[in-house]
Amino acid sequence: MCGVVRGRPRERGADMNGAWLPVCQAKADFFRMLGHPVRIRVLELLQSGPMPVSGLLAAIGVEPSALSQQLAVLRRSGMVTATRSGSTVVYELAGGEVTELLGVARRALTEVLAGQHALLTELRQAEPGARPAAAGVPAPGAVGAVS
Amino acid sequence: MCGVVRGRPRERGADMNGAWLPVCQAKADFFRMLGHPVRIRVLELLQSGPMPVSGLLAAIGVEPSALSQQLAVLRRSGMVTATRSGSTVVYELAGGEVTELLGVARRALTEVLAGQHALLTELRQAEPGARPAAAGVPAPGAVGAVS
DNA sequence: TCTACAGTTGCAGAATTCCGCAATTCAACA
DNA sequence: TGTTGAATTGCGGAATTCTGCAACTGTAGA
Repeated sequence: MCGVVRGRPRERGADMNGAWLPVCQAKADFFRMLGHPVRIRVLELLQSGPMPVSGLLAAIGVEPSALSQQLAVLRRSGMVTATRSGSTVVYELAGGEVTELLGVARRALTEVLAGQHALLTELRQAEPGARPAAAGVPAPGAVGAVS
Repeated sequence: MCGVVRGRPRERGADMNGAWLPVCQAKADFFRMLGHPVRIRVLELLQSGPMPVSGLLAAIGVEPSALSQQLAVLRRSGMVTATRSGSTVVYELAGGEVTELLGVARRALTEVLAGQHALLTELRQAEPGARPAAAGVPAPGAVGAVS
């Protein structure tokens, strides 16, 4: 896991660009590691302190194996640490920066969603017969674009 | 795009847990949108101001269609906006929170990598014959840098 | 008008991720 | 010792993502 770009980096063409690939690859892997609702939820729950797997299981409500899979991802990435206490395993956040990151991400997401909502309202006003957001946001790409 | 969990949300089991799924799903989609080195690089480049596609193309050095694909993802997600000026298209960041998010992510990543590096050093000391970063640790580029 | 260029989109193939079930490990208890 | 419960891991199948090439749209210039 966490391999290179995908198939072949294919650095043909100009390589006068700096060595941004390793760094951005690491950042992308980091964000991708956060790209799962169960993993996000686990990190949020762990912000209030250590918690056993049974607690996470009860709070999240997914199949044990699924939770364990996601916990393994977080563990391998060094986001959480696991400690065995008898027959239960207790997880806790490995670093304090995660909390800050999640907070900032929440703000950024709020802003993006607000922008999308404003855009949606605008679209709805411009087109009276439009349906009210069928599922998700209907691709606001081509709106602010192409003067 | 931006679909639900993966196959089926499969909300079997107890649903006495709050409605964390939609929120965490949105957050996960947000992070997943950032989970590609080219997209990260584009956002970083756009932090210093608007830039035409040709500039991004020269700075990143990937195939035009590949860049366009990733730009389309960022556009659909509302992270960037595109403006057509003659025959060139200029991209710019849609919101200012993105810069802050990337900064915090850099710090969190630095911490995680530092933790991994410490662990690596510890492992290397414990096992003299071990090769540096055999497996488990993604072995990113620089350790203390991350820029 | 025709050509050249900038940028985007469509499409098959390959790699990755995720889910659900079954099998396994480890500790506690009878 | 055998068993039960907690948690993890392995594996097949399905859905998604990414890449590279080809085709397309729109604008500037001959």
